[in-house]
Amino acid sequence: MTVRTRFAPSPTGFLHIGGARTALFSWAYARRHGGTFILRIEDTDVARSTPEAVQAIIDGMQWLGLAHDEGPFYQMQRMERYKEVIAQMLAAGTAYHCYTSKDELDALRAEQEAKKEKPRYDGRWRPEAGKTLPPVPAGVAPVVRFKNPLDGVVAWDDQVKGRIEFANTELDDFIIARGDGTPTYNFCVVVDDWDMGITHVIRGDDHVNNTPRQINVLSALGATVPQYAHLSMILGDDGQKLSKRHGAVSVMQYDEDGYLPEAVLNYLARLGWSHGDDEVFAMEQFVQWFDLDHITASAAQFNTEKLNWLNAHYLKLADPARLAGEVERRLAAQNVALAGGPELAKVAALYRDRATNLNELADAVHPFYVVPMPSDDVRTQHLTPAALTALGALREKLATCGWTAAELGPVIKQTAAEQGLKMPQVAIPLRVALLGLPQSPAIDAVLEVLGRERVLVRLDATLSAG
RNA sequence: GUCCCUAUCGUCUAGAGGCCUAGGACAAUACCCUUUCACGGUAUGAACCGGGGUUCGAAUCCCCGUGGGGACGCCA
Repeated sequence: MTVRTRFAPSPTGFLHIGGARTALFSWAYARRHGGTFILRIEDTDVARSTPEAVQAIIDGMQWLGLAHDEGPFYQMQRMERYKEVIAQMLAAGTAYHCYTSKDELDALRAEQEAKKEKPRYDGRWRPEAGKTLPPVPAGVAPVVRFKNPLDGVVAWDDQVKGRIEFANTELDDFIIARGDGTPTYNFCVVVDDWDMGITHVIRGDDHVNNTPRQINVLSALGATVPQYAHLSMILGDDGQKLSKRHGAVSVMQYDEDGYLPEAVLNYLARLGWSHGDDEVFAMEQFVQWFDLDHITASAAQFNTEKLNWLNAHYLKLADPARLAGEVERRLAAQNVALAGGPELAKVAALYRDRATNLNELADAVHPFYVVPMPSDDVRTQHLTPAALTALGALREKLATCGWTAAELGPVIKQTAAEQGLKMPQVAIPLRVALLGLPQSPAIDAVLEVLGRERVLVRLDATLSAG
């Protein structure tokens, strides 16, 4: 059996972190088994679905590198098929028309709630042998209800949560088509999963309660019931449920915040799934390891600090040329021109071990391209008369010495010794003079990358100002 | 209210009856490295929700509580 999985978001907003993880696991499972990963857009909620949201979901998946093999399929384009199946079920007697109005339903629900009962349809229009149905009211467009079994249990072996059983008495005859003939969610999902030959349904555990209904419909249609794996939800950093109002952000926001997709992917993979003590792994490795057995059944809290750590890790590994591209994008947004400055990839390489994200990297690199203005505090603290004297002496040597870090280090050390100063007493003022900050990577490496010409210009400016 | 799911360090997790004196990672703390700040390295502290069973033996199995989450729509 070839594995076929699907990711089926409804396009009512961006792709958030929970959806991304669901997509990742579905994708990984298909890849792991040489199967097919399908993207299906569940857009039957016409009022809330938008093309922008569809695009946002596709963009998010693309950024993460989760490519689908089939689709995207749109449910709105499959209406004829759903109606066809409904007609078949009506004919077969596994579904029936119900003329109960919304008002009557509301009244029924209120009555049941008053009696502290679980609200459910009472089956008044359900045809049974020997039962007389109420007279059909004029002018009412009936809904179609599924004829759910009255007794027995629906059970499945959830690949994450283990065996789950529901008594059919807990389920009522749910609506599969509205008064206007449009099919409802639980029905569309069933027909789609069936038609698309989905073998493994990997989705959020908010769907656990839908599963017995879907299984019953599948059975009524004579369809094979797929395997189900219900993933628990991801909680926010504060332990609270993620919602549009609270904490849920688009995966694209992570791009904007300077995260690398491989870091987000690695983090997400490890959130709710484990492979022994392994923490850091590439997607290739993940796909080889991924299975449904090691998915955690309970909800997981998002931890930005761990994501940050992973991001810093992948930043250290990243190709400087790639980092240069990312940083350039960010500097351009701040109208920082790179022309006339040192080679960006080299500067990025100097700083990639020290940054947590690409925005920090961009900030760190910034003074290499825009002559910095140290604050008065920094100036008075570090550019003391003694320091300026030393910088003056150093400037003369820098005009002529060799220009590699290996050569520059000794020059600075020697100057410090000649001035009767310790290394930091020269190196720090030099940092301030060149970059406007008392901290930087190894000063000799900074000099090498900045280049003799720019170093001398900046030193002269500092010396004449001081 | 009813039904369903769930419960190991602050957080993510390992753990499938003896390998558990409960392991790893992030975070925290300390120290080391160092030319500053980082990075890095080393070390330390930190958990089996409670109560009953089952068993020679339970973090692991069962039951009952409690906490957390979800569902009960002509939403998806």
